[in-house]
Amino acid sequence: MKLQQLRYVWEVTRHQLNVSATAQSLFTSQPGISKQIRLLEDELGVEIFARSGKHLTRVTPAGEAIVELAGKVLRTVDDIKHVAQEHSDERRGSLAIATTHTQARYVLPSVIGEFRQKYPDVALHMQQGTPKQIAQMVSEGTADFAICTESLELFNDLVLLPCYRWNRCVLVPKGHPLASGELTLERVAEHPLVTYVFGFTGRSQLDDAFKSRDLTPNVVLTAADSDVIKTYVRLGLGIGIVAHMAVDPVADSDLVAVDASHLFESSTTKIGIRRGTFMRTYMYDFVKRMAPHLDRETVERALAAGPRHEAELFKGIQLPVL
Amino acid sequence: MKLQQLRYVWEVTRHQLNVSATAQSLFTSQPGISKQIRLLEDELGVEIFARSGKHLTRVTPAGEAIVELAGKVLRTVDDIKHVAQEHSDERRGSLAIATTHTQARYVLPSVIGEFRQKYPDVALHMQQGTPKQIAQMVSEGTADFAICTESLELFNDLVLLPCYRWNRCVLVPKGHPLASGELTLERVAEHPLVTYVFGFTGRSQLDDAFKSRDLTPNVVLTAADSDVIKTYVRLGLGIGIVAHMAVDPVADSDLVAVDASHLFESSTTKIGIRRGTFMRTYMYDFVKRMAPHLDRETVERALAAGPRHEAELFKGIQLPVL
DNA sequence: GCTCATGAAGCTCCAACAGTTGCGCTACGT
DNA sequence: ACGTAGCGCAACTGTTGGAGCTTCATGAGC
Repeated sequence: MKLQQLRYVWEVTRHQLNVSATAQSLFTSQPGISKQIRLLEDELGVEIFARSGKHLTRVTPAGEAIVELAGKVLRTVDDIKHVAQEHSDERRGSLAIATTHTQARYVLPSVIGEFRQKYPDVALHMQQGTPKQIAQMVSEGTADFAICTESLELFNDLVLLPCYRWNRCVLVPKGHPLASGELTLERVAEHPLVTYVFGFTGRSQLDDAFKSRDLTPNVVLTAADSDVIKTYVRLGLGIGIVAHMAVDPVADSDLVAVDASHLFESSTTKIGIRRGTFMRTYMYDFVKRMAPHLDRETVERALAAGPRHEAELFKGIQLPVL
Repeated sequence: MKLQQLRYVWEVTRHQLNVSATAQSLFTSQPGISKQIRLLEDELGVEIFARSGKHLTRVTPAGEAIVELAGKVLRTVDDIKHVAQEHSDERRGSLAIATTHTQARYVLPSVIGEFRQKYPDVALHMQQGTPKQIAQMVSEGTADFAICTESLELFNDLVLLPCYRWNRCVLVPKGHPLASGELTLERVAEHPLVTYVFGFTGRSQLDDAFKSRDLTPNVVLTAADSDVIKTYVRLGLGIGIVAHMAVDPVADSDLVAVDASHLFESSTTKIGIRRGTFMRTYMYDFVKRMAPHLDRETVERALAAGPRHEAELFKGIQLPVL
């Protein structure tokens, strides 16, 4: 058994069983991969992939387990590399952050700014995606941190570190009736809404609030990012409901943001990290800059905790509210 | 990075940094190992071993972490092999049991007898050792099961499955004053004792009992195994205190066994398994034969639980008493 | 302080093998 | 029926892991 073989098996499954595509992405030839996979199957005495004729059609039950374990091996190998780099060059390395638009655009810039200053030799990679994609990336080892509000709970192998809570506000053009007077759910529900698509940036809390009052909001447009929402609010399509931190006092001075924290349950943004991975020093530092209460010791304890048990660590902690 | 390199690094540390000895045990040449380790160090950019001249003297701090992760990789690779074998040939494989004399001699024979009958193609390996050695073996992946009463708690990466409780009895020659009348700690303490060495077969419970009554027993001989203890009881060296299950009604009919369960706290024998390892079907079967309450589902839950959390699973369970 | 035993590293050679290229074959969509 | 995407096969090649021998460093014994 060779690491290369495990890598091939893992990558092929990640490329929908397309060997040629996998070969391209790994800068090697298709027969090489096929051969190695065959060799591995011969050595193990099990088919990892089921074939119909010359095509890989699906992963066998044995293959499922093997692929998963192969992933574990590859991630551990990555850990070894990280450990080595940590000891050879404390300040050099790379950090892959997977996050949503809202975080990338409104929250992370300041953190990343400071971080870059302190660690100029750490290569930063930022990937955007839906919360589910983000969580998947970290779970697979493609990214180090998943930073978002939703869906992280779905992945058992992620440790969730709560960073801060945030509330929503209603965004209206100047002179809009909602710009003054007391804001109630009922009044909000009277207007056409522009807000996040489901599965994004705490959308579920929003739906829950209306539902609990038996109101059906008139959502005319949903978007995955706050800037798009603002654009359509400006066009007069409806009123926007966005995260509080997504409102820029200067750039958005043509709009009025009305605090809606009393209408909707606050949401919590978390960092998701794969359980058991080795963390570089600068990674701890990054987390600490995101949320001061997440010091190295706390994070280490959370990473070492069993599935779901890290939640207990944060029971008593008062999160900052943005 | 190659699996071979990780294997070499791991094995060299397990051979007290003696490369030549490692080479012999792996049936390869010393330069080959040296070369591969060098290559790995070059690739990682870190020294794994500190050298003075041409001798490996110790493991560097970076090396410590790398060796540990290498071990993790190798164990996962073993898991892959196990998974493959499970799917290719359900009934063939191997099972390595590390245990103490008392278990091997008095408890396991019946279990292993049945097991062999059902799985004739599973190669059984039994290794004896002190509880600490036993636990270490399983922790390192040299053995699958650690079966004993003490020391297993010391290893965080072992899941402990309680099998049964057992009590002690006092073993005396026929006609000995203790053979009749009520048995009390005070009376026991009046006689010279022959029992287990410290760290073996629940020796600590024994000491605790005397201590709590402010008695100092006169231990004249300690042994790691019950048969040795019996031999010296027969010689008249003193009275024996042994595990109840270590008394054979037929073979030991020349001695009198007086139940001492009211004098000493009962002990619990456990199976220790490395957390997160893949278990073959026959392994679950073996565990179930050892302790009927440990069915597959329970064991799976325990294996998946976080460090120390598996204990909760067994809180309410009434263990059989031997 | 000299000698010898132990054990690691350097070097060269060879065999095994991973990967490449070119070609043929199969499955599937139109 | 035909074209294309995608896999397997075979011959070839460059690389490399390991064997064997030599050299060098260390430490114990006298």
